[in-house]
Amino acid sequence: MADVTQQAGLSMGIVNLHFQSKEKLLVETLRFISDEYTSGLNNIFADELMNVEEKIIAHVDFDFSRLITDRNKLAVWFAFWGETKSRPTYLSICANYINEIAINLTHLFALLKDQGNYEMVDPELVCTCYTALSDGLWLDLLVTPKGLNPSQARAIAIHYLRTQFPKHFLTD
Amino acid sequence: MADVTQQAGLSMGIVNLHFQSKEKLLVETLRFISDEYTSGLNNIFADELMNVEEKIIAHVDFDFSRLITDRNKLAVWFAFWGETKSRPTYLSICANYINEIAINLTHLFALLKDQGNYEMVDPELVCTCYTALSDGLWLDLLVTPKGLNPSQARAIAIHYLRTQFPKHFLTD
DNA sequence: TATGCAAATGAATAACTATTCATTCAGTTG
DNA sequence: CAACTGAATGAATAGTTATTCATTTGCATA
Repeated sequence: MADVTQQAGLSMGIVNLHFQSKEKLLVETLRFISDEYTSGLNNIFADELMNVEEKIIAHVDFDFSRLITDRNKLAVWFAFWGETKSRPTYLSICANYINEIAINLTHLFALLKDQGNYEMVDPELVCTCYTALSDGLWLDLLVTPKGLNPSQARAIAIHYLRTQFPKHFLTD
Repeated sequence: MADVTQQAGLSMGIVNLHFQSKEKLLVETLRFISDEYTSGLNNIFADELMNVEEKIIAHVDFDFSRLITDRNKLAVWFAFWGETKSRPTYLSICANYINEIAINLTHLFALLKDQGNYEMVDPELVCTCYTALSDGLWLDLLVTPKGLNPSQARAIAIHYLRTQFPKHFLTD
C-alpha cells in the first residue's frame, strides 16, 4: 500500500479512504482494465463506418496496440488470472468480459464466413482460437520481450486469420 | 507459510529448514514445474520409436494432459508469469525453458515441412503460433473451466496444425 | 476574512506473516 | 541399550504491512 500510494503521489491513508480496503482496490483495478479492454473493442464493433474485415483488423490492431501491450499492464492481467481460482469475484469479472467479447467476435466471423462463402469455417472455433492465440502472444510479449515485439505478434495473429479466410487479410 | 506447511502435513519451521527462505521455496517451485514440463517434452523429442507426426501429436497430447492442465498447477504458472517483470530470477528460468522447447518444436515442424513438401510453411512462425495458442488455451482452462475442457482445447490446437499441414493431423 | 466542509495526511496502531532456535523425535551405530 | 545424529517441531520473536483517526489542508460560500 505504501508503494502504491507513493506512486500515486499521495499519502498512506488514501486507499482506505477511497476504496475502503486493499482488496476492494484490487477488484476496482481488475474492473478498470476489463472495462478499458471491452469498451475499446465495443467501439470497434459498433462503428458503422467499417466493414466486417476492417472491424476484425481493427480488433487485432487494438489487441496489439500500445495501450494493451504495455508490459506493466500485461503483468497485472496475468497476476489476476493466476488468482481467479481462489477469488470468485475475479473469476466472475473475467468470465463476463470474456463472454461479451466472444459473442461479438464470433458474430463478425460468422458475417465474414457468409460474405466470403467460407463454407468450412466454424466461427465459434475461430473466435476461441483467435482469442487464445492473442492471450498467448501477450504472454510472449510479457516474458520474452526481446524475442517478439507487438507488430510481430500482430502479424502472427493475422497469419492465423488468413488460414481461415484466405481471400481476406492479404494486405498486411 | 503456515498454509503451505499445513498442506504438506509438516510443521511451521520446515520451509526455512529445507529451502532457507520463502523466496527460495518459490524459485524451487518454478524450477519444479518448468522441469516437469520440459522433461516431459524432451522424452517425446528423444523417442526413437515415433515418427515426426506422432511426436507432434504426442506433444499436443502432453500439453493437454491431466498432468499439465490441472487447474491448481495452471494457477501457479500464471502467478509466476505475472511476477516475471519484477523478478529477474523467474524471468530467466522462464526464458530458458521457452527457448529449449522452441528449438526442438521448430525442428519437428521443419522436418514435417520437408517430408510433406509444405513449401509455404514457416516452421519458426508455426512454433511461435502453436506455443502461444497452447498458452492461451491454458488460460481458457483456468478461467472458464465450464466453457472448455482439455480435450476440446486439444482439438483446437490440432485444428491449427491442420491449417499448416493439411495432409497430416487428419485422424483426430 | 471568517465559517464550513470535503479531501487528504501520516504517525500510530493493529493485524498479519516469515523466521528463529531450544527442544523433541526417530533412527542408527558401537 | 546408551550414545549419537540428523530431521522435524512449534511457540516465540522479529519483521512487515494494512488500517485507523485525530489533525491539517485547500477551497468555496456568506
